[in-house]
Amino acid sequence: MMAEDINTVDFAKALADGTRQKIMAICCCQQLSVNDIVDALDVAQPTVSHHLKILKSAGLVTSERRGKQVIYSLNQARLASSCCQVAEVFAPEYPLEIQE
Amino acid sequence: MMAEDINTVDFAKALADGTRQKIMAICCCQQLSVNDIVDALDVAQPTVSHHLKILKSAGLVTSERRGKQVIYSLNQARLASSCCQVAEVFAPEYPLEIQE
DNA sequence: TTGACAAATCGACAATCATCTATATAATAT
DNA sequence: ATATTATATAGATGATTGTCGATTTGTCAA
Repeated sequence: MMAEDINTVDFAKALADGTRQKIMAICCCQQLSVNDIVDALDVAQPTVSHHLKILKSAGLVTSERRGKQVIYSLNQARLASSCCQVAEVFAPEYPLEIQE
Repeated sequence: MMAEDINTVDFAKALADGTRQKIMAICCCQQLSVNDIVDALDVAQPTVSHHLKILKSAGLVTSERRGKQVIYSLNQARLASSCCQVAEVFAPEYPLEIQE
């Protein structure tokens, strides 16, 4: 099971915003609609959609339409493997791996 | 040996630039002066100094003056532990650890 | 088909940021 | 002291980006 390679710049850019990290944090262990996320944060709905698009392009969230809603969830596996890859590239003397 | 906590937004922002990642890549396993880095990249010296300052603020590089030169090197340990911490926060189901 | 709700897109605006040139500071050698 | 080399800082500029309000698109129920 080989995780596909990511672009480390794109990954870091996707991560490099406070609002996006808040979105990732609340999507972490639950599936949420866009409105759920809007309610949880203090930003407008188009802003949330904008950030979700960036996170999705980076492969960090997945989405699924359920009726009128679109449900987002964080791709933890992708996130973990991306972190590993960053460490692999920039900290080869400290290789990371997923803890069993 | 507990690594100090980082701010994951600052960490990601420091990482979120192609030039900075190039700098990190070449500083990875060698100590380089600012001029060495300038020669290796295609950017002006003040630009390199600017990026080094950002990397240093994030704790990702260390510096040491040696005569006229200032020698930079990548803080691999910090980088690896920061990657772990990001995974810890956003991918708790896939905890990372440094591979012995 | 019409209305209501959910989410995405558009366009504008302000803020952030990467880059440059010019200049200042620091260290050394003559 | 002065010149030279190395790096940092200052200030300007253009590009990117986060945010918003307005609108469009998509889905379902009446």
